[in-house]
Amino acid sequence: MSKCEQCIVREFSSLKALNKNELVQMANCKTSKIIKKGEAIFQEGETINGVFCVKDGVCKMTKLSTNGKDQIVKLAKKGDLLGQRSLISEEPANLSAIALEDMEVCFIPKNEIIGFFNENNKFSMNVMKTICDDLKDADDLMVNMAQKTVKERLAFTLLYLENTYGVNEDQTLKLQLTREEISSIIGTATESCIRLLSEFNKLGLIEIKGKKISIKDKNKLKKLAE
Amino acid sequence: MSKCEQCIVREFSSLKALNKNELVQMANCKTSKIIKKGEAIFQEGETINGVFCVKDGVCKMTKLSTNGKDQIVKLAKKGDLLGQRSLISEEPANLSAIALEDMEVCFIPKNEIIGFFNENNKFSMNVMKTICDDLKDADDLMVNMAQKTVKERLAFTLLYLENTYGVNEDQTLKLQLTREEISSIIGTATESCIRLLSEFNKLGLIEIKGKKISIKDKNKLKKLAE
DNA sequence: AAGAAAATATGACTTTTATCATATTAAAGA
DNA sequence: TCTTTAATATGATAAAAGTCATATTTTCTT
Repeated sequence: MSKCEQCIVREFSSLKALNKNELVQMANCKTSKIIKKGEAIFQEGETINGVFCVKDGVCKMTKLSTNGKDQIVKLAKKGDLLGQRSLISEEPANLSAIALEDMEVCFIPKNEIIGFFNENNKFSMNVMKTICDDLKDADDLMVNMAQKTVKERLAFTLLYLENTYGVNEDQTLKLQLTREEISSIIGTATESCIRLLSEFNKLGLIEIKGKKISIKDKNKLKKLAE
Repeated sequence: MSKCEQCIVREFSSLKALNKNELVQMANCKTSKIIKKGEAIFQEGETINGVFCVKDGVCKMTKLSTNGKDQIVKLAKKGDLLGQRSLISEEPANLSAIALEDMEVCFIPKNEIIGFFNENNKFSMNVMKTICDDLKDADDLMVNMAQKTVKERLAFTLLYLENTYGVNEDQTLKLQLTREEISSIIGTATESCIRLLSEFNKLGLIEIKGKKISIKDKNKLKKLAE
């Protein structure tokens, strides 16, 4: 059993507010889990009874629409806690969490978290702040979905992916998504997304080498994203 | 100065967790305000330094998109607290709050609310829960925006308006919105919204008497909303 | 390495939605 | 009440985006 006290990832999350005792206590009841690419950490509708802390890897948080298509609502990475909302609302998960890469996550049971809530004001304030951030992001994305064109949303998303997950040595986006996944972020048909990527490629805004995408003209892309 | 203790509206909000002492204390520092239809309670980008409690009337929470159009992100009514997210995140308002009817709101200063946060666990838990509800709503709406057609969103919105704000004796929706406002909820051009309303009218799903709209066939509308 | 399966790409076409123009109706101010 | 302004309505057209079909390429499996 690895010690939470020595876990660096914790420092990136709300859990950084916990003191030594609390960390030792947490280490005793948390479980560590390896999730392979494509596997679910949890599914929409499941009762999760705890919180997952992402130690490594990236996952997508998706919701199935009535039209049968999945929408990616958010991407989560190292340091993010998953399932906080469900825990506080005492409701089943509203979103599914699916690994986009091999992942390492820790599960902390509900009771444990609730305990920290009551005893550690700093911690509950941290959680509240991240949920508030999520709410702001969700509101902003909603406006984008409602008011922007697919082209604008694609440009925006490419810039977001570069900013958030960085690039490899060859300048290609570190987080490799399939065209279908990109479509699922911007809310469009896969073919439309592919077509626009080709267009961006021809315009010299990006470069496509198979699945790898690199941003060639950030400024023009920013203008396109408005 | 009216007493918060006797305010029934408080009972509909997170503030119901406050005890007698806290209510008396709040009454002493809160201010009451009348907001006329069309006026702003606050604007996107403003630092609000407190929370507004809606005593009466309905307002829209909007965000200006880069295309110059306002998107209605949420409607707020009696009992809702506005500005909670900004207060917790210590950020300017992300949304504007504009009265759709004449309103009565109370303003409770930041320090006061922060005090309750630290002293009254039930209250902060209530606030957290409403923010979590908002987050769930926002995520769900985002998926609707991304995946549903304008027609589906319009049907959905009409049903939502009936469910949430009820109907008059003549069965017309109590909350009277302009076509532009409805468009701003579903994220479409006003003309498209008007056209679809006409279509729904011709199909006998709704009845339009000038600005007044009544739902005639809820089941068919539900099917359209999927 | 070969074959199968999945992902990407592109053409042809349809549907949806936006835009612009212009009536018509309703609401508000003088 | 009249006039002016704003809101609603509808046609014509263009642009955006979706769908279906079908290559082509990449990836995975054995």
